[in-house]
Amino acid sequence: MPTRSKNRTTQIADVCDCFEPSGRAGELSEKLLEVAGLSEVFKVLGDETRTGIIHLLSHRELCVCDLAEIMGVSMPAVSHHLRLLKAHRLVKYRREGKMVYYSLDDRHIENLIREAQEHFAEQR
Amino acid sequence: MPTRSKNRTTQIADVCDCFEPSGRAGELSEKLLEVAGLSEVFKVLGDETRTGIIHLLSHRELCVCDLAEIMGVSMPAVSHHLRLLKAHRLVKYRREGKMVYYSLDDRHIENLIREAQEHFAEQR
DNA sequence: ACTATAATTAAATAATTGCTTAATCGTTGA
DNA sequence: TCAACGATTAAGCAATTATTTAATTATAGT
Repeated sequence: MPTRSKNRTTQIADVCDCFEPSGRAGELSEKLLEVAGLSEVFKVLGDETRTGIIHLLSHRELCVCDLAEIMGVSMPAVSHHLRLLKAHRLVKYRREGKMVYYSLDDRHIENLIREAQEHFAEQR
Repeated sequence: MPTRSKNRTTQIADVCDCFEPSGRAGELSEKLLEVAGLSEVFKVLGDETRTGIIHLLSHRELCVCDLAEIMGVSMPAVSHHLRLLKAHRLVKYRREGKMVYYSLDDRHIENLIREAQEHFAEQR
């Protein structure tokens, strides 16, 4: 997991006059806690290969080498992506002999992708 | 916009025996076209600062300097993020005097975030 | 016209991220 | 037990991305 550090070596720029920390804008700071860590999920999905893997697995389970072949990337590369997806509980696996079959582990993700697709389609 | 190139300098690794390009796995390749380019939306949301901005703007419109202050990053940094969000039609802006006020431009995004939040909450 | 402030843009740097090759692990079948 | 194959892990490299500082644009007020 990457470090959360923002590398804040310098001070934040001096700000405009319209901000009042104790006013309504100040309250908004607290709202940020609600989405803290949320971008992680999006970061995981923000890769063509991983989105592709998820989409493929929404149709049926597949072994690593099939995913590599279909996606057109090397097996270690797919394995890396799967490790990340696994760490975020997006996929699960099942070993059968030499092969390892992966499948979706989260129903929400399909909705998430459908929702994003709507936005994407509308944007063109 | 970054280049789509995957920098495929070498050949894809030799694959396992279980893949049949004309079989059912072969059909899956075509499904990939359905989600091509979709990860772009996720990539945009896959950043803590941008997710925060979107979340804040879902409550009310804010000017750049307020966003900078609340998010705790410099104004140019916020401006960069807003430019990206604007390019993807996620936010719109309105100038009032010296200030520029930003607000959400897409209803889908709120659903998207709520959906992702459900997944994230469930994961803990 | 000049100054101050908000915002944007540009250029450089620092940090992440994804891919490749090589090595290792786990299972199967001879 | 050894060889073969699928999968994973590790290390190094290349490319992308976010942030910073500095310069520029735009607007308001004097």
